[in-house]
Amino acid sequence: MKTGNHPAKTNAYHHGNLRQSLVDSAVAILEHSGVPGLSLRAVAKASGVSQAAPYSHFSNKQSLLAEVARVGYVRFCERMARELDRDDNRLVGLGKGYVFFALENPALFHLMFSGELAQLVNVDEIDDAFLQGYQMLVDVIAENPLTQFGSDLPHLDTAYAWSVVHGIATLILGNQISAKRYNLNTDEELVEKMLEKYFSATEEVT
Amino acid sequence: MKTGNHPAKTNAYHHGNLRQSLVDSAVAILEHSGVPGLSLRAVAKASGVSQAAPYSHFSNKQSLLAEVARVGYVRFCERMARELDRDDNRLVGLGKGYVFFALENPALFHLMFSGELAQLVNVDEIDDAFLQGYQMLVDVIAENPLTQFGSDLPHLDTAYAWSVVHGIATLILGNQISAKRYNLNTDEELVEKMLEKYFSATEEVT
DNA sequence: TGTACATCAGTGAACGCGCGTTCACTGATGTAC
DNA sequence: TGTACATCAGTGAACGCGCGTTCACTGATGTAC
Repeated sequence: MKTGNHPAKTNAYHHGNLRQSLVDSAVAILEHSGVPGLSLRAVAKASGVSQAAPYSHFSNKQSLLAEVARVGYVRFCERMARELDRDDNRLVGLGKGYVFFALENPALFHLMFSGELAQLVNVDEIDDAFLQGYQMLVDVIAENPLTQFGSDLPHLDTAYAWSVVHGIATLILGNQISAKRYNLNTDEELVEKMLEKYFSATEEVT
Repeated sequence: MKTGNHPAKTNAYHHGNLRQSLVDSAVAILEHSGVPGLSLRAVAKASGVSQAAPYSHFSNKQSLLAEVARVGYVRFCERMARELDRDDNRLVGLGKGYVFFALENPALFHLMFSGELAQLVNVDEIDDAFLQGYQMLVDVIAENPLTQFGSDLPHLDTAYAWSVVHGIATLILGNQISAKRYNLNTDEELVEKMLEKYFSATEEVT
């Protein structure tokens, strides 16, 4: 269960890297059991410490959740950045990164975007991490001012492109659309097909 | 708290219409307190009966939730149908109905589409109610085979149009996009502006 | 190098709480006569 | 119209459980001398 980025002497009374381990455990439990299964006690147990140990690193459950969400946004940006330059069309690449992250981390994605956490926690660090992802989308949209979306209202185009990728991601996660339904092999294939078709129209049209 | 569709003699030992009242209470609690606040005990209390009373009408909590979701789909279809013929462009109208329902019933919408319920419950009635909504979308898309989305793959166009409206709805609910951010007065205005712009392109282009 | 000590991460028992569900029961209702 | 009775919707106490959080504590660690 230990990630062992630090020395982390095993079998020690002091864990050595408990804070990081708790966050990792929380993410793992979140993906395995969803929000209902994500209790502080389960997180502590998964990290091999007593139920009270997390309180040495987080003031309460919410602040652990806030850190989980922050880490989520960081990984989210990394995932998009990784896909961004693989594709000829950077907008398509960004979209793939967006949706692939959601498919790979469904519960984390949901925690980050559902707005439930935002009602409970208000941490500037989360806002920063979130805005970094938003800025990537804005920038890539701005690169293509002659997009098919209509360049007169670029802000609205950003919202639109965002809605498309977010909609695809959440509908696949909710099993409302799926590769199976469209006679494709994998959801990744479905995502690529949709994004390439609807986000590349510029080149065909102009 | 009683909806009183039936006689529902007040102050009676027997409630008279408890089943319906429980569903209504559940929806109300869901919107007020979210899924975490939706306990059977709270539902019973809101309907003015003892904590064990719901078991006369539902075998357990899940089957009450299933009925809540089913009612959600019915109202969802009604809401879309209501908006469908108001608009010149039926696709725009359908989209408005879709998103407006989400804005008016955020928690119910989330319960219906998150897929969490589907893992717990497997009731054909829910599938039927859901498919009815899906069919509306399919039909309206089919009405416009020359849509800007590209008519060669109508199934994919359906998924795309669905993704757009679903993405707009969930991003507004998660407060990621909002009227405020785009200098508009209400979220409804934002929705109309987006749908009219991106779902009406056919007429401008052709 | 060796010892005394302050620090504080982690322990384990305990708290009060709300939850889903069960159970024997009670009493309003509708029906048979 | 009046009475006896079966039905079953709703009661209220109780169950076992997992939860977040607290508290006095313990013991590994690093530092001062």
